[in-house]
Amino acid sequence: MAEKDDDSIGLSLSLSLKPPQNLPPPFPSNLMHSLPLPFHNNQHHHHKSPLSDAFRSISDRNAETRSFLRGIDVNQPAILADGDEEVAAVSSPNSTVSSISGKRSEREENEGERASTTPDDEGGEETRKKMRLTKEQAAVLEETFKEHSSLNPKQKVALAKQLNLRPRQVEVWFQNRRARTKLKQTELDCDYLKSCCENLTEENRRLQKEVNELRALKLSPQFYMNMNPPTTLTMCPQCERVAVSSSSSSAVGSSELATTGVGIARTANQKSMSVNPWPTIIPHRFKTTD
DNA sequence: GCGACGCTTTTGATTACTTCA
DNA sequence: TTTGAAGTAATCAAAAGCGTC
Repeated sequence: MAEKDDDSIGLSLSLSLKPPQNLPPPFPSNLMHSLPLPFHNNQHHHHKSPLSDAFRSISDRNAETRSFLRGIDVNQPAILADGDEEVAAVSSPNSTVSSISGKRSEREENEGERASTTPDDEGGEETRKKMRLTKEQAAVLEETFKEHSSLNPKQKVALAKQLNLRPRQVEVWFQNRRARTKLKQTELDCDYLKSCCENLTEENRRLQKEVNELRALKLSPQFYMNMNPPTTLTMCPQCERVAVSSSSSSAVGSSELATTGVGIARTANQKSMSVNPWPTIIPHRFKTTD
């Protein structure tokens, strides 16, 4: 039953092996991908793929971390049978036993701790005391999470063994981490969209104002005073685009603007929202001479 | 300075439900 | 269609952090 990962599943806790390839862009970039980096290289759940027959690589840093961890008394010294899943009754160094609620132990009994054989433990402490992971444990988990946001059973067991935790604890930690990462990303996305919305609202307000001014100007008699006859400023009543049909583009000041009618309807990928689409048209035409 | 106290935040754990092979 | 193993979402509650007295 207990599959022995004799090649000692080198938990690749190092980030140094592969230089991070797709560094997350500074900002929500992931509105499209929607999840942060770790999720990207995440193959679909159900890790049946042998791809991840445990993390392969052991880097210097990993070794370092490992020896480091060996030195630490991470929780109580759990004696782990090599192949068979451990599950020493784990408790944090500070807090007492992490006990388990009745239902939980029941469940573990039933499912046999999934990967584990010995549901062990805790001897039936009623009060559910929560253990907190040590900094070192948390650090290793974080490192691992950066590489793989979820673990296959082998990895889970190996990591648990390494950290002197129960596989279930590792599993739970990863679940929580995924959930909270996602939540955080959602918040970021939300903020980003909010600011986009504000910008667009502001832009819209400004453009509306400009349209109104143009309308007013168009009706004003002054408007026609210095106008070259061939030049006409027309506005489509439906789309409200302004177009100038003129032989002399200088009359408007921005021929490109006029002939393409890009004044109001601009493309979405235009760089800056705050670019004034009417750079010269009004000041140029209505320069007073007195 | 320091300890008690209350409130808030963080985080390990549980439960219910969904998805997929 | 059923089943079991994986996942997520929501929630609880212990531990830690922090400000105040």
